[in-house]
Amino acid sequence: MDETERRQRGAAMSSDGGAAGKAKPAAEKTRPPRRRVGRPPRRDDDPAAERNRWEVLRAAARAFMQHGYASTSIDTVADVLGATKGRVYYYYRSKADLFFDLHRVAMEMNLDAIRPIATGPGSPSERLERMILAHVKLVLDELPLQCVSVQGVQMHLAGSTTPSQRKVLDRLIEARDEYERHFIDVMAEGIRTGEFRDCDPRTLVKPLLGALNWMTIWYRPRPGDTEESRRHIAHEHAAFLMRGVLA
Amino acid sequence: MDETERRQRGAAMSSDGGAAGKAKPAAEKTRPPRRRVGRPPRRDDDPAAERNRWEVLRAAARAFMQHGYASTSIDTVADVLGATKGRVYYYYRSKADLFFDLHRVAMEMNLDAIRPIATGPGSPSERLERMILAHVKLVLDELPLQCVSVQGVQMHLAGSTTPSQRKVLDRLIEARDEYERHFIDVMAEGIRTGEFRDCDPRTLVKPLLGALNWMTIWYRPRPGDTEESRRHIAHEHAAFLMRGVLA
DNA sequence: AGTTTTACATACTACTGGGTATCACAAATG
DNA sequence: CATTTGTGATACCCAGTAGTATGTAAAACT
Repeated sequence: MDETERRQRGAAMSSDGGAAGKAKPAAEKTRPPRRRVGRPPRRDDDPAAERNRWEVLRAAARAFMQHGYASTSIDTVADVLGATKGRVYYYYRSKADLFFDLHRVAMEMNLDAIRPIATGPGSPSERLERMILAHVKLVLDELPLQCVSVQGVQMHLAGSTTPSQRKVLDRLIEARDEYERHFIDVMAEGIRTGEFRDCDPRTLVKPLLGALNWMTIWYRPRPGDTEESRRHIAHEHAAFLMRGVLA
Repeated sequence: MDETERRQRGAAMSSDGGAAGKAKPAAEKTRPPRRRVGRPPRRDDDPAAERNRWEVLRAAARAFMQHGYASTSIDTVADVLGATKGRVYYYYRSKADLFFDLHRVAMEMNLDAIRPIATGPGSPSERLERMILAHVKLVLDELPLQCVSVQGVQMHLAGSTTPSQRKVLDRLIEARDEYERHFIDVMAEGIRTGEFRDCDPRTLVKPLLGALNWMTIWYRPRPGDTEESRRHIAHEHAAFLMRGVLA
């Protein structure tokens, strides 16, 4: 009887590189002035359809970053999009689904950046430093996504989800655990080789990643900051955190 | 620091006597469970009144910790209290007021713990370590309050407040800035004395406090944790963060 | 051309949740 | 005992918001 079965989901949507800046229409206060509706898309797995989906995600990420998940209405997301709710609900069944997909994309991006370093060549200290720098770069380059990712962690504790959503959320937390484990493993290896002092990696991974995740709280890109200031932040963080574990 | 001096809503009560104008449909009262309410309070500055106020605050802190500010309804706070909205609104004019007062209490507690150490005797490294340990202890002992405090920082960025509330919030952020400055000052002093390596305290205070504040995200007291496990956490954090700045 | 599908926009519903007005009751007070 | 005062419960209002139902122009298909 229901049969409504929307055609969302599917689409692996691994980290799309470009996605193009897409300057936003600067908040129409009065009325979404009759945007010309999309022409290009053709089929479901069409790359253009993927791009439209991606635009919704980006807008949602910016909105969630600014107001937080709970305080962001779908209408706000649509405003950032320069569209209406219809467009959002065309791609996502619910607000939670939207958030989860966003979280998934963020986690995939993070894992894709960290995994090859963690399991690749080099001494533990070299690898750990590269992992830290990679994470900082992720935050600086993809701030909205990383903010959502951090909010997802907080949301996990507040078990405010339906059982079906809970399953999806658990998968995401699993990915986050893998992320943590990469850091723990490299730290443990460094302790064995004697590069790192004798400490408890399982405990120390919390302040280490916490210090990095905290960037999503205080850092906001400002017109004044240059490539140099970003590297300053990255290197200060890396030096600070590396010394915490080095022998 | 002026005292709390709230006592809002002077019960002006338009001079009208009863008049019985409204004439409700006389719904059955159904004998509510009639909780035996406490009877002690007498006067406005009565310590018992303060205690009732404090109970509301504690309940709100627990609720905000669990669900976050935006997702916590006043009814939820009342539930945690084992009461109804009436009790909450008797002491606080609005949800925001409640949150701000909570934040204020938390910040006072933090400053009272940190300030004497920062401005007291001892070498910079000794003091910094004691400050870190004190902060960890605060989080472990007063988790709900510290969670609210961290949420307040996040809320500050999302300027989602009315101008009048904004003023109050700014005062709180000022207190937080003082808190940060104590850490920065001690770090700068340690650099001058040569105890700490040459680094940028204004940048490093972010990951340092971030690592500590992150505890409010991941740490939740569990039946299994003992005094020993808490000291383990505290010392691992302190060792990790101290090495980040030591020469 | 006519039909179907895509990709949204618009209008609407149902409900949640902040805030208020009013009532009820115990203790203090006279 | 009657009145006042602190305390809180109940009932209600209304704005905002998640989600739905339907409309619709353009593109795609036949």
